[in-house]
Amino acid sequence: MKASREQVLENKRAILAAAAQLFRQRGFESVTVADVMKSVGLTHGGFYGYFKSKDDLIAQALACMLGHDAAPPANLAVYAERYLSPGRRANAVDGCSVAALASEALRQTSGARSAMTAWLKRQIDRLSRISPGADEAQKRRNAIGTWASVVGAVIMARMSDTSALSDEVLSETRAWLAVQDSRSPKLQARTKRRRARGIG
Amino acid sequence: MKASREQVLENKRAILAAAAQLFRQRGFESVTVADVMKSVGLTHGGFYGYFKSKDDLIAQALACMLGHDAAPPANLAVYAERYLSPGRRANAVDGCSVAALASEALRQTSGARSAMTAWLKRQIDRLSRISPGADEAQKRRNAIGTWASVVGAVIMARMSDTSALSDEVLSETRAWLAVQDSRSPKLQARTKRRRARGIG
DNA sequence: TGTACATCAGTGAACGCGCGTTCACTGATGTAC
DNA sequence: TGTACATCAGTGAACGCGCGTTCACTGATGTAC
Repeated sequence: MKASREQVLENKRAILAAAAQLFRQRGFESVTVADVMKSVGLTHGGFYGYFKSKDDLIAQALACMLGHDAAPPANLAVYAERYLSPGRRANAVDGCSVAALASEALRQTSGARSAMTAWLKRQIDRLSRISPGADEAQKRRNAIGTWASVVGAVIMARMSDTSALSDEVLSETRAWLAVQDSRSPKLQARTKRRRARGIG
Repeated sequence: MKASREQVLENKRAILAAAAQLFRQRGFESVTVADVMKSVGLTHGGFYGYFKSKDDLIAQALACMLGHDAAPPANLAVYAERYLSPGRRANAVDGCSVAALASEALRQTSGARSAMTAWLKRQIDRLSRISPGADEAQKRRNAIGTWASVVGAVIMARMSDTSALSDEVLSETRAWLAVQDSRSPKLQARTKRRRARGIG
């Protein structure tokens, strides 16, 4: 019955990984503690040796998911394209945790919320670094705008039960971003001036 | 105990409205049938005179929410600005149902899913009509891309528990869209050609 | 290295609670004369 | 218009079920000699 010390570490890792996957597939509420434990070959009673409560598991699994986000490539446009590929929509398993859990995560305990806020900050900073733009502010703006489109597009693509509509949302957003991306810094500066004069 | 025929119609309307509001605030699963009935001054037992089941209520409430979306103004940019105003983030009560329920709604019964798909189709068509662009395809692309950004930005703004970050996401996305919006059709056409040649 | 013992990871029955749903009942509404 | 009756919207107790959580117990692991 007792497991070795390495087994314990491996079990905790496995439980978090299984929970992350199940949560992405089915949401926080409809996945039970027993479901998670069963999927790693244990019984529900042992759960409380690893976590204080289900809420604790949710917070840790969420932090784990958001932490394991793949490092972005050197180019913001490439990153966006990767997220908008049709394959990504199909399975919530590997997909972006935010798109799969966004609205539900907002209603979790503060541990879960602060994990999301921290991740959002990190994500914006990271994307700003690989974003095009004349100065820091413009890079950051591009990062935020592009990331917002990507997240929104993935969510809308998942909403539809018609795959044709899903694919259209993804590919059109991809094309739309490509146009946006190709806009020259000169035009951006001109727009900035126009907006400052209250025209935009 | 018995209610008049007008009262019955009014009750059904009130139940749907109350359910819509509660669902947006707290999600589908954590709102109980008793909660909904109590909020219109009735008891839970009477619920099944109005709806076949809780799932039935969810599907009807969702359809009701998505149907009551305000008519868009004549200009896509104005519509986007309205959605990205800081006031909208604060309260999920009046906010966009999609942003509040997106990920949860995906896991509901097929009735709920098809209501969302139908709405998404309608929304894209409506926005295409007020979207800038040289031809139909370009208008549609602008509509999809802009709408994706708006939805993504609202969701991210709600994610953060720091209001400074929320406001930044909203206002930067707004500014980013304004730049995008001012891009000339000429540039868009050039980009289209470049992409066709496989450069983009 | 081998043996005796303490530890504690994991088990599975049990508990309490909340929720969706049902149902016998009540009394106001609507109807027929 | 009044009166007697049928209807049925709404009530609230009760049921069944599933889930989070607890706990006495088990037996493999780790330790001390």
